[in-house]
Amino acid sequence: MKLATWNVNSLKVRLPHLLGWLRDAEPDVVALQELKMQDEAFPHEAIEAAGYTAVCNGQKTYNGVALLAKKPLVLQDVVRDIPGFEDAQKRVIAATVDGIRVVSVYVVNGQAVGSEKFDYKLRFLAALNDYLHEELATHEQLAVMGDYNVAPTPEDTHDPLQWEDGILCSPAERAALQGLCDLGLTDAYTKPFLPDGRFTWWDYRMAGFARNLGLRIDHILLSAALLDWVREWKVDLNPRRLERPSDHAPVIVTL
DNA sequence: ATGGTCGGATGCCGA
Repeated sequence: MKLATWNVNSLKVRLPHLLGWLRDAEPDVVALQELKMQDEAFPHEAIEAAGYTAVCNGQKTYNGVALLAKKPLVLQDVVRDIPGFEDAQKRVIAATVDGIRVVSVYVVNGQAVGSEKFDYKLRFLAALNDYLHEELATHEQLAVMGDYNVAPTPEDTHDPLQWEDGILCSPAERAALQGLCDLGLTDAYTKPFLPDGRFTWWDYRMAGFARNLGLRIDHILLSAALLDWVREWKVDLNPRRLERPSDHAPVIVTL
C-alpha cells in the first residue's frame, strides 16, 4: 500500500503532471493540497480515466484539498473541513479507504511570526489537534497527510541559521506539530530512508530547487497501528524536475 | 503591469 501527499499549487496547471505521476508512481491513496479551484472545476473525468476515484473540498483562488484512491478502492464516510471549527478556508478533507482513515490537510502558511495569519495558523493547528484526538479515538488506523508548513527540526532546513525562529520553524509551530504527535501520531519519516534527500519544498525564487535550498514541510503522520508497517519513506523528485513544476514534491510512504 | 517566481485575479495578494 502506497500512501502519498502532494501540494500541487494549482490542479488546473498541474493536471498533466499529476496524471503522469499517477502512472509512474502508482500510489494507492493520494492527498492533494492547494488545488486553487472550486469543486465544479475538479477534473473528475481525467482522474477516473487514470484509474482513480476522487473527493474534493475546493475553493476559488486559494487552498482546496482532495483525496484520490486507486480503483477498485473506494473513499467512504467523507468529511469536509474540521467539524466545529469556523473557517471559510478549505483546508481539510477526510475519508476511509480500505479500513484506513485518511486525512488531507493544508495547514495555514502563517506568513510571519507574530502576524495575524500566524495567529490563525496556531488556532488552526489547535483545532486540528482537537479533531485528530477524536479521529484517533474512533479509528485505529489513521494517516494524516499534507502540507503542514512546519519544518520539525533544524535538520529539516537547508540552512538552520537562516531559518531558525522564522516562519515554518518557530518554537510555537514546532510545538503545535509535536502536539499532534503527542496524540499518538508519528512522522513516517525516518533517517535511513533518504534515497533522494529529505526536502519536500523549494522556493521558486533564487533557483531554490537547482541549489537544493529546501525544507521538509510535507509530512505523513501515522497512528501506531500503521507505523509498524512502514517499509519506505521517500520524496519523489521527478515531478519537481519537470517544466513548470509545483514548488512541492510528492512524499510517498510504502506500507 | 503587479520585488526576487510562481498562480490567480486583478489594478496585487498569498505562498
